[in-house]
Amino acid sequence: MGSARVLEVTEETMAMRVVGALRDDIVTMALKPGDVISESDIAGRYGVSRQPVREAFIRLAQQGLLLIRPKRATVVKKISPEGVRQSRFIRESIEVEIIRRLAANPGEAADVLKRLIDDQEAASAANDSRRFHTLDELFHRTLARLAGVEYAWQLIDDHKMQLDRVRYLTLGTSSSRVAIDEHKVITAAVAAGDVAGAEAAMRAHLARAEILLGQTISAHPDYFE
Amino acid sequence: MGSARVLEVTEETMAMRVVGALRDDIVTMALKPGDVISESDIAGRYGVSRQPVREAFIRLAQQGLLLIRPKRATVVKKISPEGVRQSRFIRESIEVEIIRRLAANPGEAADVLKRLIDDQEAASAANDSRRFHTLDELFHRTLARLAGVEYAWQLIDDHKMQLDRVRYLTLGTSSSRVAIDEHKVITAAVAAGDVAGAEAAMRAHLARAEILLGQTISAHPDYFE
DNA sequence: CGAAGGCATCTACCATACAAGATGAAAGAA
DNA sequence: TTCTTTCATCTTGTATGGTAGATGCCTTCG
Repeated sequence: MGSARVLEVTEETMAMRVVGALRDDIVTMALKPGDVISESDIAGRYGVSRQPVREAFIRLAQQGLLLIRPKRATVVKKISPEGVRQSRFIRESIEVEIIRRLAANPGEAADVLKRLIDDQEAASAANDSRRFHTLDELFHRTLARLAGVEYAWQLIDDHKMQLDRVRYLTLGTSSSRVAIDEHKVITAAVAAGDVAGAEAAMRAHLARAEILLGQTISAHPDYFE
Repeated sequence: MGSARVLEVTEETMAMRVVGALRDDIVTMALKPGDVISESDIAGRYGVSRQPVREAFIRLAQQGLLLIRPKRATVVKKISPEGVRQSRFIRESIEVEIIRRLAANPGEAADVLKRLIDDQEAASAANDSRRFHTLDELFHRTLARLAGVEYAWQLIDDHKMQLDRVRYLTLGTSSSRVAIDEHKVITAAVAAGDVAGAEAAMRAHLARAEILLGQTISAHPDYFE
């Protein structure tokens, strides 16, 4: 085990490391929306030259986390309420389609999902919200895998960073109890092959988060456009 | 007119120009899947240094058109049948959701769409397949705009490049006549507020292209994984 | 006192040089 | 002949210097 290399492990480059570090800083709000950063600044902070930092900026800009203003500055993008809305639209579109296909052709899906829900129960009982968040994400990613469209989840994942920043601002308000119950409803509908029911349950599940955005904007107006 | 600048027109940088040129070359198969390119090579071809080319490579790699193998080479990514399948899944998911919302709340959508179809008829009558392709794309983008999720279309657009390469290989087989009729059915369902009908029509419209993939792979096995 | 222009000082952009891994052909040994 | 090893020559990755444009302070002039 350990670092056993099999087949073309494109070993991590410095630029990739910087990408990961910056993305974490942005999603966890260590770098706040509106913060101005510069290549030299970050380069000095990580002890590398400007070149890999620049490349990291390009990657993050393409992911919508940074805004490069040529010859002016590079800033952490403020959260766009409209962008959040449409990211949710994209996510809902894809996840609804996933759950429909899954319910139409359940196979052994329900068994796998039930096991995941057991883990969620455990994490919730232990008040381990960090772990619950991971398991919640795993649940949705597993849905995609079971439907044979794991790649589609990667897409959601990319755009979910926008949503994650909002989620981070509302941390602590996550009611894992409700989420687990909704996961159960979804799973039951899939097991029963109830396409319409599964779709409705998934929409309800995703809709629950909608409410918080307005409050979050009020609480942190500077972070939004 | 001309180059009248209004409000923060981030003027085109050299790297961006290279991105556009390379993307066109790839989508139009001037650069074929599997072709090996190098930073120096492209740099010389465009009369710039390696730096902007390198940045263009990074952007295109992130869009799934190039594969950068560190210290080895950079190649034009072969078309992944599985990737095509999932890109279609993503597109269908989003477009179906768009058409549902649109049918549920038609407004003046139908009028706008009918005008676009008239243009398509004209292009088809003139056998201008280039223009028809543009109008076909405009039709779908307009659906997104009318549903208030134009940003979601940009997402489809990014992933559509994979599909566009396949489409380019099957050029000439496009039966604009059928496509226009399908557009009419979709529009009619939207106008009537027939959600289920609009969804079915959209699925049928998108499904029509599915058939060609197998033949295309057989015709150009080298271009696919 | 107020406004306009100069100018130091930022920024990202681009070019160039060097470093280090990967590759393949050629040379040499079995 | 066949396998091994070396090495010239590719590649991308990183570092650094110079350039042009944007910004804001500060001087200067009305």
